[in-house]
Amino acid sequence: MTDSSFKTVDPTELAKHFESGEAERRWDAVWQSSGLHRWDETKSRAETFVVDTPPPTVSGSLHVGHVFSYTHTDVIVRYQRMRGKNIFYPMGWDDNGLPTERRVQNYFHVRCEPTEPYVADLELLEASSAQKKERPRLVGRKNFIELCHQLTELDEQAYKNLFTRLGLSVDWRQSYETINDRCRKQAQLSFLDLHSKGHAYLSFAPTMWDVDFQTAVAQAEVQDRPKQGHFHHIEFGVEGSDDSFVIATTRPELLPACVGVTAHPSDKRYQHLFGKNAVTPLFGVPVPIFPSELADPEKGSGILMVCTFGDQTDVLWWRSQKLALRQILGKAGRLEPLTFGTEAYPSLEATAANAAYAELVGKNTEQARKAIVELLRAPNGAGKPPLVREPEPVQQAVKYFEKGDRPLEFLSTRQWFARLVDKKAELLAKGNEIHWHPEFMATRFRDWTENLGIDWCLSRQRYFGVPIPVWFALDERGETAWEQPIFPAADQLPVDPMADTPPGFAEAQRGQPGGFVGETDIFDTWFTSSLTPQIGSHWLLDESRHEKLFPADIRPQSHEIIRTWAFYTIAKAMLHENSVPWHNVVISGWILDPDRKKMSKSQGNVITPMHLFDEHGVDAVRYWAASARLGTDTAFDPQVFKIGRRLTTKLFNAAKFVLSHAGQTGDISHELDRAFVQKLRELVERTTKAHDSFQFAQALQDTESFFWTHFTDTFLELAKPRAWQSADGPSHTDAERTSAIAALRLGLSVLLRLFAPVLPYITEEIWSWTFANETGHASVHGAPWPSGAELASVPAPADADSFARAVDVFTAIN
RNA sequence: GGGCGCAUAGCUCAGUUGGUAGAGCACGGCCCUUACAAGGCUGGGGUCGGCAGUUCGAGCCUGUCUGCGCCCACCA
Repeated sequence: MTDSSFKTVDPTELAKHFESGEAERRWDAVWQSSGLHRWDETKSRAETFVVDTPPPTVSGSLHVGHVFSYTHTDVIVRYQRMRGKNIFYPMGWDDNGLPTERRVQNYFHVRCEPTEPYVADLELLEASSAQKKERPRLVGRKNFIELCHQLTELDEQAYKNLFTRLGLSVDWRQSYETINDRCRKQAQLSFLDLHSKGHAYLSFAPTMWDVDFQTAVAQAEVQDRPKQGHFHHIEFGVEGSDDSFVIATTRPELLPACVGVTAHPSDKRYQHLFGKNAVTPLFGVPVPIFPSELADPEKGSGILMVCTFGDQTDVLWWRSQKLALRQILGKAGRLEPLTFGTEAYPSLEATAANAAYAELVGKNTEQARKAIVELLRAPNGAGKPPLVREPEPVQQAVKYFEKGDRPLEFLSTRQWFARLVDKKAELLAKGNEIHWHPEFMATRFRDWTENLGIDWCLSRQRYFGVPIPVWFALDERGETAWEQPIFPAADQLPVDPMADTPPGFAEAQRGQPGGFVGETDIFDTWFTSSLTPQIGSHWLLDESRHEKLFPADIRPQSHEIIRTWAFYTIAKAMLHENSVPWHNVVISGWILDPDRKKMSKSQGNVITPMHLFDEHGVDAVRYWAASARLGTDTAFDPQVFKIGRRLTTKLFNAAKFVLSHAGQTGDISHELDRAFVQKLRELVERTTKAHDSFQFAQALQDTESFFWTHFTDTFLELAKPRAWQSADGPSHTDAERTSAIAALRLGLSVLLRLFAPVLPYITEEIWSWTFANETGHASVHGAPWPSGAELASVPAPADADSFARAVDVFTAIN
């Protein structure tokens, strides 16, 4: 290092304290205009670090949990940028889901109805409460999407402001909304690709159905909830004999839907019944009795009725035994009208059966259950009630749609599926190619994939979302030819089959014999979300860009959506290109409130972050977030903000001190200074290693501890007398002085850069005082990450322990 | 019913390949020492959830139990 004069800062010119709010706004503006965060599309994939940013749901406001996890990503990104990587860090807005749909409905008091024609200049304002008493206005899908854009634009701006203030080094030019034309086009292209490869198929089959939302749901959206149910012991007859037996069921209202009876093949109590027909009470319907390994002799009475459909096992039995289909529940979850004594509903006593059913028809399952229990209490022909004893309480786990309030039903409906169950081994192999952080999170993916039982149901009977791009031909009688889907050309996308005309047809042929009908269903929102890496890379739209951005380097996300978002994204990348979507998954934990409950909007315990920024400063809040290891749930603790705040203050003061002394610097020749640099080099090596494995919390802790213990509390005090050369102190040579000043500056420069990913504002502020000019790197965030090589130019100390020894002496004196 | 994770000072958490328990906050004491009182120095405080095992030696490895959290499971 050659002698040179450095610009210095006069401490009297600096503010007494670091004004974080003012500095944050100032640097935000600088960063945006400088283009520091921009992806350079001319650079190769190898030079680039690609982030598959989670697009937040746009439906109100962000909370402190977002701040937490998005900070993690930004810390990783800022480190990679300093390592010289070309960063691709986009932001998406997820405005394609149920939350947005609900919000638009309420705000404008509208409902989406795909059959409604498009109104070119529809203008709607926020609905008044008076309007809300009227029926909602029906608007077409295209209008609904426009309203969605209109409403979410405000939210998106607010989100962007918050994320900018948080210091996320996002390239805002790479923003997208999941409902925009390009994303809808890509989702539809994805479907066409899946279909052409044989992965997507149409099926008329029992599917999990939510009776309130009136849509099919996928396995991944289903959760079990404990529920207090009752075992109802009901006596069945046996056709052609006086024999009888008692089944136990929690769903007596499905008795009219009974299509069979089963017990375990080795169950001696019931073996004599196999092959005979049971006769249902009340309805007198003969149904086959068959053995099944799936029946548990220990459960209930060991023999049970099979209904279409009480649960997933019923579906299995119905398929394997080729039983009749008696689907008494309608899509709204109410018992449909039907007549006993017909081919579909045979009965030995049709009159009585119809009389009993008249008590149930039109009721929902809860109501029907009560009603049928009353019917079952009445004595039958033999003078005793079919309900042999009072219902017994039983704890059961019942399947619910995760957003639903009533149990799911299995209904046979027409749905689109993606074939996944036959690809478990390949999916597991892809999961193993990906590095999960923390590693144990891979288990979640493996368990889910291994236990996958149903293909991915892609279709939803909702109105708002990305339409499935299919039409069907109508034959001469006007019947839909389901086996003849008509697909749009790729350049026609995005299409809405309810509004757009298929190739080779005229709009006038819609619904006409010999014409066509449009698919009414839309995609599962995960169908679009599972394409975020491809949305970022413009897959199928710009192949050279795709090659530079796919697969991504990291997918940041939370653990509860491994089975959905991570799983589907892995599945899509595999089905489309036999690739992994990214090389690393980084899982942030949850923020827990002081009661250690997960902070979430639905719990109503969220804390909005903006006032935290004002109160503690953004760097302090980021410090709190970055202190948590990946995958670890973290308590919301304002105490930690204070510690972060103190760190920024200390940095400010220490820097003011180091940089405020004018003078020459020279070679770092003094033994103590060399010993300090040696310690610094070890720190750099450790923190670099930590960051390379996404252990930013460890790097931060290490740096922070070094900063307080070795830098401010000791080295700075030890170097001070030499650097200062006060009039009444001991005299030092120039070499001793310049060595001290050089070492102090080097230490500050290195520590600033080590802190920069976590504390972008204070480090940038200090960097700008002199280092920006000195180094030619205008921003600390564009400066190179400190390396061993950089510090190796300073010779090692003669005695490896001299720093520790000096510290001992220093401490003893004080 | 299965799987995963967590359990260390009053609080929030570190603890890398097994080698005499750590930090910050809080608490007590002493300092307004010329970067910093939004500081500095210093002190007290822990059978590392229980039990058993491997080992010369266990917070760390093995087994088991308890508590909490999460994920999953064919709901009769």
